[in-house]
Order: sequence, then C-alpha cells, then structure tokens
Amino acid sequence: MAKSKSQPADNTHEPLAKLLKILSSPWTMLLLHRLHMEGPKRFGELKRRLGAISTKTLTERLRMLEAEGWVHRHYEPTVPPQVTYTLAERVLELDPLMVELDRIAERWYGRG
Amino acid sequence: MAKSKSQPADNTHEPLAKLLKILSSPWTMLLLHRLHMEGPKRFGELKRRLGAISTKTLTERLRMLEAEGWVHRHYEPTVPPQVTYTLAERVLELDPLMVELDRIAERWYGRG
DNA sequence: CAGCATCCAAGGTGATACTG
DNA sequence: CAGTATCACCTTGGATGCTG
Repeated sequence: MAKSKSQPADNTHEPLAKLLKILSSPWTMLLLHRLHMEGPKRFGELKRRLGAISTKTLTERLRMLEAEGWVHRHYEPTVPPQVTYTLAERVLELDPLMVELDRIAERWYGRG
Repeated sequence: MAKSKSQPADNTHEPLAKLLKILSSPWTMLLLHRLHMEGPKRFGELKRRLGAISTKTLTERLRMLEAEGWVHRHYEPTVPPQVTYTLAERVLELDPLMVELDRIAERWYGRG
C-alpha cells in the first residue's frame, strides 16, 4: 500500500521491527501461544508443556516479556513457592494473530 | 484445537512450530512484509530497502523461502542480469497477519 | 547486478550444579 | 518448586573479496 520512495531505510527503528524483534526470539511465540490458549501457568508446568526448552531460556524469555509488559509474574511465597505467569491485558490484542497463525499452520503443515 | 492431556509435548513436530520456525528466522518477516506491501522486487532493491541485512543473509533467506515455496525467483539473463522475487500466491494468506502486525506495532510502539 | 566462498566474531542455548 | 550461576559449544550473521 504505502508507496514510499527509495530510502536506505534502517528498519531497526521502526515499530514493526521492534515488535518483530520480540516476537521472533526463539520460543516466545510458542510461549505466548500457550499462555493464550491455556491461561495462566506456573513455571514448571509451562516448561513441561514447551518440551525442549531449558530453564535458562524459559527464564530469560519470561523476564523479557515481563520487562516488556507482556506478562505478569505473580509470586506466592508458599512452601514450595508458586510462581504464576499471566498474559497482560494488552497482549490479548495478539489474539487475532494467534488464531491466524494456528489456521495457517494447520492449512499449510497440518496434514503432511 | 488444543491437544489436551498432559504430554511432555515436543512442539518441534507440530505445524505451528514448523511455521514459526520459518517466520521467526531473522529478517524473514520484514522481508515478506516488504514484498507484500510493495510487490515484486529485485535483489538489490530489496537489500537496500531492508537496510542492515548482508547479501549472505538475504540470499539465505530468499533461498529458504524459495525452497519452502513462499517466493518465486525469476531470473532474467540480461546484462546485467535481473532477478526478481515474487510472493507465492499461497503467501497472500499471510495478509491478515501482516496487517495485524502493522496495527499492533503502530499502537504499541508507534509513538514513543 | 546478483550472487558465492571464506573467515571469524558474537551471541544464544543447553547441560549441569547449586540455592531459598 | 522456581529459579540462579557457569561453562562450553555451535550455530548464525556480518564483512570482505571475487565472479559471470
């Protein structure tokens, strides 16, 4: 649509690049997808559901998403401690995206 | 749509993971976005528009997308040669996704 | 112009061990 | 349970130089 002319264009500063940088870091989408589809989850459960992810990576992603304001971390100082992660309200805007992704994934790679 | 049950679940084999693996490799989304918004493009123009990408990476991405059937490569043996890349028809299904991404990027990171 | 071949640095990841 | 701290590795991307 936009028919801007020929610019050197460093995408790095554009909103889309910023968003994609977050979304495209490994595991992030699958992580968000889980929380989106299945609701709030504790660390261990999340890790189990994601399969091959390491605790380190999962922690990093969660910390990043927390810093970005995409997820909330709720710490319950019981014994043993319980930490629950919830999607921030704003992230619900990603819903159409998730649904679209699911649909396309199914159509393109679903059966064979 | 959820697979239900409590499985160790190695997402690696699922359609969504497959799709995300492609989409989340660096530059891929921005690349597709360009082709989507501005139509068929030649290698050099594409490179210039993407900014900081290297020829190596751009080539790799294009080759990958070609192998996946996402883009078509048209070689014109003129002097100098012209190679034009076009989105495959199926990739047009990504349209809603692209639009959504743009909207969200603008809303979340558009103004500061 | 549109790549390809190398080399190399950087960062990300996983495995492992340990703590509150 | 929910992490943190290390370490070693290994892929990945960028820079450079060359070709048809």
